[in-house]
Amino acid sequence: MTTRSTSRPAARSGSRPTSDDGRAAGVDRAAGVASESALVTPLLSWFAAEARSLPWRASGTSPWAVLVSEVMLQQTPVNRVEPAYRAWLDRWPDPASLAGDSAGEAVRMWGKLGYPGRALRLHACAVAITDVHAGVVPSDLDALLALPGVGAYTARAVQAFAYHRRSAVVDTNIRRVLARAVHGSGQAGPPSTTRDLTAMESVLPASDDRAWRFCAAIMELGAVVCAAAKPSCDRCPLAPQCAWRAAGYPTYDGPVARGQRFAGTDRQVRGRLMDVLRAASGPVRQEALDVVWPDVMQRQRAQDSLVADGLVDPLPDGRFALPT
DNA sequence: AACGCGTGGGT
DNA sequence: TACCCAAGCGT
Repeated sequence: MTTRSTSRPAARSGSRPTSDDGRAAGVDRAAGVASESALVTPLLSWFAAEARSLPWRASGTSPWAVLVSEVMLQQTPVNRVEPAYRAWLDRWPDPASLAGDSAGEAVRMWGKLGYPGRALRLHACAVAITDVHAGVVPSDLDALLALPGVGAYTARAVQAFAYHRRSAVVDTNIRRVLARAVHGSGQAGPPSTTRDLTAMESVLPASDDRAWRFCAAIMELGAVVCAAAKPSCDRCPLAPQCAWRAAGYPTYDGPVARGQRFAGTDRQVRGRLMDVLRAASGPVRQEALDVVWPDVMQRQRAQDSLVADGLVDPLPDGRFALPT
């Protein structure tokens, strides 16, 4: 744990995060500098003691490995990502090695993580990083955002977790924790990148070191303590500061997001088609795809969309394969 | 802004 | 059973 670069005399105990005086965020009138949010120190202490030891958190994890983990974690649970992450990096330890293989191999290796388009984009990332960035994952925000499949969350996650830079990471966990602890609402409202970044920025510590750890810590809290359905407030390090708790845990009264169905959708059909292609060692015939879904029109629509997405290659001989 | 995009475990 | 959910992105 490094120290902050303020002029304030350091009052430290061991390697613990700086012990602040617990006042709410605001402006220190005497010094004229912004004070730190009261959430920070308890959260950093809790994270230092309680963080799960996930493979992408090991010291020495490369920026490329962090990027791989972040893309895999886009909408896929941690426990399913872990083995896939190890296998992927075992095979492609750097962008150049992945770029030297085919996109189809990336899709096959992706297996059943879901949303196979991510595999395609991660492969395209490897190509871009190899060709445009000399094999080095960029740390510049705009350069990261220009990479395929890298959006507002992933770009900042790479800055924070790969390069240990101060960056306002916002994911669904962080949105929920801020909604509760800061705004006293049971759940976050509809996502808005601008609003969400502003909210996170207002509690983000000033130094690179405390900032990136804070991002990791608040995300971890949302994942394991401040859970969406059943928060474990009895073991929450932010309970004393939590606005939601202080307000008596009011129930959410905002608009309810409409959950998306899955059974019977094109997505399900696409999943079955991709399953056939992943399992096959080479190109497959149309008949092998026909059997996955009885509705011919819907099956054809799903197949066409996979071709349009670049996930399936129609061959001149009429067969179909993963992309080259 | 709202929707399409996989998968499998939990309730 | 039929939902809900899990470190988003692209359009």
